[in-house]
Amino acid sequence: MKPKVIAIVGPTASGKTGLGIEIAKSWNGEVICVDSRQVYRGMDIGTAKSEGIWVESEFEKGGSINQLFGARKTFLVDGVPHWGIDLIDPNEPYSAADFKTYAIEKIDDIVARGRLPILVGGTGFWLKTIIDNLDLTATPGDSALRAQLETHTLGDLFHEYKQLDPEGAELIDKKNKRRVVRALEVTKLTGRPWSHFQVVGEQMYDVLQIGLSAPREELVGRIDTRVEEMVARGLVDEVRRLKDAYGCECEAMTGIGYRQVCAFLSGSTKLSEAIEEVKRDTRAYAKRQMTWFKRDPRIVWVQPSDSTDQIMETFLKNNPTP
RNA sequence: GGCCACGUGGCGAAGUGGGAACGCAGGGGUCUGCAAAACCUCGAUGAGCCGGUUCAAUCCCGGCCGUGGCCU
Repeated sequence: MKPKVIAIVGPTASGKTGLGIEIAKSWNGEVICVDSRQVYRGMDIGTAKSEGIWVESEFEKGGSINQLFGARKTFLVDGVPHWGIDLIDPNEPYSAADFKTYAIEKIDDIVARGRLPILVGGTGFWLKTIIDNLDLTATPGDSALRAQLETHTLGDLFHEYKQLDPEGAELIDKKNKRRVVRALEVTKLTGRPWSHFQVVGEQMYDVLQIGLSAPREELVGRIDTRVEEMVARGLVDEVRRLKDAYGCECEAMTGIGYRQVCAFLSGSTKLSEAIEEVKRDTRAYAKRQMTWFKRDPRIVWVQPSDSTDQIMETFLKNNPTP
């Protein structure tokens, strides 16, 4: 029997974090944040990371499993353990595959301790690697090869790729250079066409997905409020600190909030404009997230105004064996 | 009151006598190692209003309305 796992998904600012904590409390759970930006240390305000405290892990003394994964500390938010946060520094590379490995270990660890893993996050692709057990670990990236490929034009790259993997050439987003480069990279590195890797693995967990959405107007209001709060809590100082330490060029700094404030700090925009841009880009991001989640029929949708009890009721109705 | 300029999709903004660039916002979408990323796609049958010239006007002419500026 597969372990039960709950996943709370939805657009940014829909209230996933709060719901995750509530469910964790009543269901003896622990939260794993599935968020491609909260993995960075020092990026707290701009990623809307929950406020909590690091404590010596209460699990350490008992389980060797924690020593194995180096989990010496636990991040507690309102008493609920949170994982998936502060995994790397902003200048370190990290991928969906890295996170999948981490998350699986973490889920198994939580299950082994008899608790319920609750995946909370808006990074749909990362969630998908876990829920659908995508096999991308077999083909690590090769930055040198990638850099070399990127010097060619999209047209040339696609042409070459089509020769090597005609099947994949039909599937791929042929106008997206990043995708074509990766497909070519996989194909060249493994000697196996990229298209052959496009399979959904066997499900590892019995995942119950709760989608949290809100009417557009409401979501826009929540986003605006949240951005204002970030500024009030010191977003500019946070970005300044990161800029001094890592510059504005690294991947981590391309995130919403960071890139716009970087522009302000380097003098190319006014703060008020930067803030408006953060709001605007967050709206666009939320829309993309909805596009992603909408097409997964397994998600049970609820509203932020629904009570946890109502949500769990909906939930149990759809999943008779919690 | 007189003179001048302008009046193009939600906003900004080009251009042309032959049937309206582009940017932003907005909508829709893609997604198997950068995913808060990257990428694709859709919006004015209509150019303040009314006449006129012309085979043909958003673009030329006149009037009106509106906006801004200048002048007395």
